[in-house]
Amino acid sequence: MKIKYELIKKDGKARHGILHTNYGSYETPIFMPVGTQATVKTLSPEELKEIHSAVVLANTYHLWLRPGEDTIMHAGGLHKFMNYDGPILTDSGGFQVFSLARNKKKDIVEEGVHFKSHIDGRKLFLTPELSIQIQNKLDSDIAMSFDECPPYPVSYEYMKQSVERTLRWAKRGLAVHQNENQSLFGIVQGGEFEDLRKWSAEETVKCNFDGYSIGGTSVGEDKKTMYEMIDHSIKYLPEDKPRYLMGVGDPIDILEGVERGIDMFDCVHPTRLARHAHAFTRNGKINLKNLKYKEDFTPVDDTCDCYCCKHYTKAYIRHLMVAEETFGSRLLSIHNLRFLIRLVEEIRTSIDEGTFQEYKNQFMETYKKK
RNA sequence: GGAGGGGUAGCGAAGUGGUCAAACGCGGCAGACUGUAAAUCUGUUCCUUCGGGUUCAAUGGUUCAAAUCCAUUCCCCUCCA
Repeated sequence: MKIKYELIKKDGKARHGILHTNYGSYETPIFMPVGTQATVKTLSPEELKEIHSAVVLANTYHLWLRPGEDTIMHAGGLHKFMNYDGPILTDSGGFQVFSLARNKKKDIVEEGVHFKSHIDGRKLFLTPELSIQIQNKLDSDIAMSFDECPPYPVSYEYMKQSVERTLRWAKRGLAVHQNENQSLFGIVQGGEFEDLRKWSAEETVKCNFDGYSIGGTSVGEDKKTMYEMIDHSIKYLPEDKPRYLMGVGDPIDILEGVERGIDMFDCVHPTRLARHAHAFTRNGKINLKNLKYKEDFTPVDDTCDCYCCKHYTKAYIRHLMVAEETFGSRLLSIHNLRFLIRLVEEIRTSIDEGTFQEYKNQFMETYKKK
């Protein structure tokens, strides 16, 4: 079946809803860990379950190159292949392809995008149709349209033709999309240009996708601009479909997103930070490699209920990170993901209670204190 | 006892008369990271009151100038006896 969004409570523009999927129903706002290569780096599916993670991302481009979509199809689909029985969302590969395309003018053509494999340098060509076909074979629950994610800033002229092409690509993807068990999301682009965001959103909505994402954010713009990009997009999106802010996963940005009506977030931030020895705490981000934690025998965040915080100290994790033991990365990945998942859990409660704004203000005050 | 090689910043290792406070790597200390080309990348790492001061095993010497040349001493390694 296709996913279904059920709105259960609003507080201002903030929404508490339920996402009904092939693999269970999950409350939104939701934070979705990223597992690019069919694994959330360093974590097992059991560990994901333990922190109440639900939807996980995988990446079309990476799995297309390795091991190949046919291999995953022969394995019985992504869920079976990676032993994950929760919902899986596949990103289209657009984000990767555009960072790999050397010459924007020459490599990005109407038909698709020319680029070179980051593994062996061979020439590849990805099209909207191919991206959708690969995602069909991967058998994810949610597929993403193949879009162009331009850097920041680009000229109005460039953004205009890019947005128009992204829309044509969305329609081409829709036309070849065949998997009845897979939902397909459209993506709103348009950079910081209000009229392009409006146009992109309205035209994308006309295609009647199963959900809508806001793309092209957190690509180097300042925070204020990013929030405006959301504002300029979201007001044209229908209430009865989920709204997904792609690639955003800073605690503050999640709060700002929810405040504007976003339901879904994904980000590499928590897991990458973890591998680089950083941890989210209620008092801001900390670097566990810092000397000051050498003999700090307290948990990373004493308000946290995760496995890492319940059993291990900063001093021990610092030791692991300094000694380059992978268990440190794993513990911090568990913690950082749980931190964001707990954040959205508390957000949902506050929406139910009509106190989202207070919750946000209070969280931000403590978080910024550091 | 004989022959040879070597001692350079916390460690390893370049440098063999001036452009050397001394490449590079590691280690140390910090910073960055937002649809994962990222368990990665960047900065910094003798002391300093930022004028300068003190370094290349030690001491003495040659020179306008020495980590670099000479003498002596101490230590390490290899081979032969």
